[in-house]
Amino acid sequence: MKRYLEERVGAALERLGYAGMAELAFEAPKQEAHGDLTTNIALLLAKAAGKNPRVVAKEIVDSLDMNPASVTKTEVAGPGFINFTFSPAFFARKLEGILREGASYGRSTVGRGVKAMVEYVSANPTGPLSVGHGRQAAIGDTLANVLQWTGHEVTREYYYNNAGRQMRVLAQSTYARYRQLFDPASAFPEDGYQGEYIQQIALLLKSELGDSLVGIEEEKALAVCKERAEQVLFDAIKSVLLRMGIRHDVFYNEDSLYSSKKINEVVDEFRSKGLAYDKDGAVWFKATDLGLDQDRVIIKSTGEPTYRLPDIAYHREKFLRGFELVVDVFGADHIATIPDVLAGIKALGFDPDKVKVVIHQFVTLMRNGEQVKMSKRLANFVTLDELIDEVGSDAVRYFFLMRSNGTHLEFDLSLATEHSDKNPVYYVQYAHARIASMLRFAMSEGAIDPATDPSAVVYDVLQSPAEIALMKQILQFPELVEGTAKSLEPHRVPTYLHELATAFHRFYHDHRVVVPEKDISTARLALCACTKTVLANGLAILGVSAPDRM
RNA sequence: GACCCCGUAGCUCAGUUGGAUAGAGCAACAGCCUUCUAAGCUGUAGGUCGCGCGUUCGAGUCGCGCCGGGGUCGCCA
Repeated sequence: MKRYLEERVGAALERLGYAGMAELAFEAPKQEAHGDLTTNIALLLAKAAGKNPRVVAKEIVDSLDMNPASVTKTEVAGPGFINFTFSPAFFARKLEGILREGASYGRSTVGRGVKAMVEYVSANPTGPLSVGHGRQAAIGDTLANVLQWTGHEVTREYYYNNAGRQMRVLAQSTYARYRQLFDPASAFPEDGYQGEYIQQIALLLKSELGDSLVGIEEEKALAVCKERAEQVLFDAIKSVLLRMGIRHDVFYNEDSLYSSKKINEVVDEFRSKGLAYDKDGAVWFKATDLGLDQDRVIIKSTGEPTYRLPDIAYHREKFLRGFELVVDVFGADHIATIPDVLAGIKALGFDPDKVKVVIHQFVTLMRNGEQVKMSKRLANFVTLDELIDEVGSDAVRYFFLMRSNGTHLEFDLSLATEHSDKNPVYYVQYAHARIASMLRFAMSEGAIDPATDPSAVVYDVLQSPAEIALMKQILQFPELVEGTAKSLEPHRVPTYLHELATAFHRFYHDHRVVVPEKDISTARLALCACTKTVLANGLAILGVSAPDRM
């Protein structure tokens, strides 16, 4: 649709000598009365041409060579917009292609051959995944999906560290709980993890090893506790992610950066470029040379690196592994580290613009109109697992994806657990199920399946406002997918699907599909089949099921 | 104190990268099922787009300054 106009209007601009003076763009007007596509090119050209915008618009329109079978109306409106209205047949004939493409309708090749990585979740195995991780998981996984839809070669990656301070606290907490099983009076560390899951791991250890860890050297006992706790927790993390339909391709261990000396390589390179120096027994990264407001410690005076250094080394690895698009999905609490990492990457000679950081804000849980305060250290947080138990994976994913990344997400448990029609995911799924049911009915009535011979369908009979509105909505899907991939904003998909479902429900209300007139019936069945395809494809991108019955 | 995100209908949120008369869901009110799924549809009501300047043909959108909410600022991750 856009391409068609770009060619025609572009040619007109050439003829008038306006070519290249302003960027030609089309967009869908908000108001139906303004046609299907509009351009502001005349407004942009007016100044340079020294003419009234409406005059310029008139010139362009007069110079246009349009096929009246496709574009039924071209008019100058308002301050100088040019509005184009397409014929219903123009839209209708595009349905044939959608019927043929089916499950791949909406895919594109704009990212073909581009190696992309999406890093998401990346929680250390110190406890169950939280609701916040759930949002990140949904966002990251959907971005990975959408990038695949646009032809990127996608790797889903999970980065973790099982060697740091957090894991030490985990080991200590577990061991303390274990000892308490034998001596209730024994101490629990001040900063230990309070969660009940620690006690369960302790019980597991007791059942496996009895009291054999009680008398032995503490370091040995801690090592056993750490290993077992990590294993249990990582299994739990992977299983929750699997419940959400998420499977990472690579689990990248921070520790490997040390054993393979990648950390040292970064430090050496910084030093050789004069971007690292020693002060107060620590090694500093000269971030101020790269425009940041202060230098940062990368190796503490104790000899241990700060988190910054492995983060930089890890991102360097992403580039060395050949990724051309690096998407990092982080919670808002990690926002501070990003400038350091990007500066580090730049210092090492890589292009920081290839790193796209997607920051998502926090999730607030509401229960009975009250906010549920969550803290990982205290016991009172709702795990992702529990949330899925209550609401189901489809609703969890859909809810997490409904809001734009930068918006705090309010998740109303009381509402979501109602399983009522208030749940927006049902609205979209219902449209899909309704079509599936109707197609079953149509076939049982001996209707012609439009998919058996898409070229035989008489699409031109689709002309009513509801039919046209639905067709237009369907035809926007490929652009939506591309836009989502480009902007890395998954919430666009639920917004779109909701609009599509509305357009369908209206159509369904206005028209009976299975009717005696064969041409009309088949054409409407084709329209329904296309709608179902787009709903299914959109839901697939979200990782939400598209049920055939509800 | 510095930096980042947010502020749009009673509530939760969209707003196509600067376009024409700002939208949806929920809540409220009034209607629509003997006919392919009423988990649906139609209508009514609801707004100083936090406030104020500025940029220009044109601002919810861009810039600056305030106000309010959240977040981050460590030789923690």
